[in-house]
Amino acid sequence: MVKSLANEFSYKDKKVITIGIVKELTGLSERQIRYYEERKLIFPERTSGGSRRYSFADVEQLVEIANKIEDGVQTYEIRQEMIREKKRNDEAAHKKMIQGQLNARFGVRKY
Amino acid sequence: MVKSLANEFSYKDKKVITIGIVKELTGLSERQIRYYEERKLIFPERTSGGSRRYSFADVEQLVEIANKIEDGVQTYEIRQEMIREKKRNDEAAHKKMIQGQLNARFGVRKY
DNA sequence: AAACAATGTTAGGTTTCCTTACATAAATGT
DNA sequence: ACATTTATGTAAGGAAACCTAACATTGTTT
Repeated sequence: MVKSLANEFSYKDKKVITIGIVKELTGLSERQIRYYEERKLIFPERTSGGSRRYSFADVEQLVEIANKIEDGVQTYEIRQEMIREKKRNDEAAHKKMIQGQLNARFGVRKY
Repeated sequence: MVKSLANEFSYKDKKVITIGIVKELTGLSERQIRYYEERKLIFPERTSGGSRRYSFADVEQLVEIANKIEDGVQTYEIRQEMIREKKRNDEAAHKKMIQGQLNARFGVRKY
């Protein structure tokens, strides 16, 4: 229970989808998709030639963004939320790592 | 236990990957990828404009094909194997369906 | 009123993809 | 042995998909 992590990563996070497909999957216009990137809400990779490549996780993220915007939330707000959320995640991950190191040094007992 | 099927389908089988990315992921040439399609070993979808779109499952399939070909197996052979395998699967699925209908009519008891 | 946000549209240019055809070495069939 | 098939490369010409930059528009903040 730990090794499965590398596998989870595989499909959902691999950046393999073109903007045209993202457009189909989300119903957003290319303009919107690129604009949300400009506002730092989404971070596609690029091919050597400069074309954007998205992951399924990105697609889901885009749908969430679109919903918030429909609810009148501005991209700036959404960005702040994302930053706060990331911080929380990083802290949780950090805590877990420290815990792991302690376990490695002093062993664990599960009752 | 059954409804999860729709989800499993999501990432692995969705046809969203262009041939250029497939080439990167597999290390095969575009020529090879198209040839294996010509030999009916792989079945990408097409966009309205005619561009091929592959799934992650297709990518894995392509890697398997490439390995067999490296081992000297011909595309014709591989195709026969695939047909045999498909038949086995269909039969298993059919059997399961019949079983399900029987269960629906006469009920099931799990001891 | 001025500035900003969100989106559409247009233009010109690159990248990526498509099919068809010809070429070839190696394997297979007869 | 000779003909055919397999597997792959490569080239040409064209179409689809993508890119950036710029200008326009309609609301919303400030």
